[in-house]
Amino acid sequence: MSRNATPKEQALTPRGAATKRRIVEAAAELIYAKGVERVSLDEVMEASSVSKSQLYHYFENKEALVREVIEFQTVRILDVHSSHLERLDSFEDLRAWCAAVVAANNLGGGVGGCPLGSLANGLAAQSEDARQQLDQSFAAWSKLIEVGLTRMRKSKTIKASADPKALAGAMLAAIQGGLLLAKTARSSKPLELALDMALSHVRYYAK
Amino acid sequence: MSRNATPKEQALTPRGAATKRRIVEAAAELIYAKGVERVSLDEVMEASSVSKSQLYHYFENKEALVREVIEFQTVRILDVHSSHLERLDSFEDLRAWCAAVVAANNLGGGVGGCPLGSLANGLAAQSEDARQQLDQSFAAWSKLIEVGLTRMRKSKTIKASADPKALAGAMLAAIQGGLLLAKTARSSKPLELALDMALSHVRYYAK
DNA sequence: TAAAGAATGGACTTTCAAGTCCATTTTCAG
DNA sequence: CTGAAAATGGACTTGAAAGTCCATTCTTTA
Repeated sequence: MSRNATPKEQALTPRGAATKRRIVEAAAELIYAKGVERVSLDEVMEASSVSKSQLYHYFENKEALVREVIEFQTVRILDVHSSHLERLDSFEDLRAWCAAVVAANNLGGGVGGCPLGSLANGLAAQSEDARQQLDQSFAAWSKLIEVGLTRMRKSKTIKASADPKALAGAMLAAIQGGLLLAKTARSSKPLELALDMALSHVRYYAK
Repeated sequence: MSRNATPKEQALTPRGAATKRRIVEAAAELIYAKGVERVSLDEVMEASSVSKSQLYHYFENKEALVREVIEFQTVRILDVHSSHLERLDSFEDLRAWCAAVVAANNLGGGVGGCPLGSLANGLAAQSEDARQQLDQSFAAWSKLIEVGLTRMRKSKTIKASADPKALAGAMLAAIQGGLLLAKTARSSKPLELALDMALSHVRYYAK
């Protein structure tokens, strides 16, 4: 899940690394706000105070930049959710995590949705490479949930018959669907409904 | 949910109406396959065997065309699901409907996802008009499910404590999230997991 | 059947975005 | 301190896409 997009196997000085990071962050923010196809490199240049040659110095092309944006968002999201899921071991933990997801969605006014979800929607049918990359991002995210649920199963919070992998996949779908509808409705209500369903689904396996 | 996009309150002859419809259908298909932003009017012209002046004769601009595409897809989807949901009155009916959703997804090779979901993802943050239109489409879709669930409640298949509206919203989220993940994974598995969860959630209210 | 209005053809303009190129400045190792 | 490599500036090219314009051809109806 890590790749160097700089043409010649990089040799970045600290300054260069900082510039590159600045570009990726600016691009990530713009893409999150407007969607991949609606962000031009000129805008990225503007937002990151960088010249066109710098862009092409650090990234082979727009696709390479997008690749790093996906990587960036993946790391960010896995990081955020890790902090909630790493110690997951009770229904209350699970509930708290879902509440945090809703709260995070409310911060941006319910706008925006999931950075990875939007990227997936815009790129899955367009670029096979991006599709696979995003598929792996989702897989990693799902795995994070799965590990938490497996812990709950080991500690007898949920039955042995529960399938953590399947449950995790369903929960992720609930998150994605909920976020998409929330973004469309400009209300976090759909997300809440979806997560309530997911919670109740896990609770069904309570021991 | 119906609007005329032709500038001067139209006066379409049968031929004109046919041409217009041809344009909308071609645009819908292209947009479904490639995403709104990646479809140019030139492609639509090509696909529908129409000249540029015809496009601008029937639609004020691209946005107006997209508006009609949304309308078109909404009607199509509501129509498809109506046939399953109109007589919904048992868990078996519900299960059959979900199976049909999965089957439909498999037909396109699991590619594509939901036409409305993709549109929503690409337009919600971009055009307030489109966002509202899509929000209404989702609301109508959800309502369709809700009506079915209400029927199940009336016939005592599910408890009176069940909230059809909330359940419908959650189910729609499951569909959307499942389709997005399925499209990214090129597998209908995530959709199946999501729908199993949704079914189990409703079944929880079995009487 | 002869306007009038609908339908169509397609060239043209304008704008914008991706990507190329070369010159200049900065940094760092020997 | 000096040359090489990294970093940066920004003009330029090319192509594509939205939208404009005007001429021409059908269709309908009075």
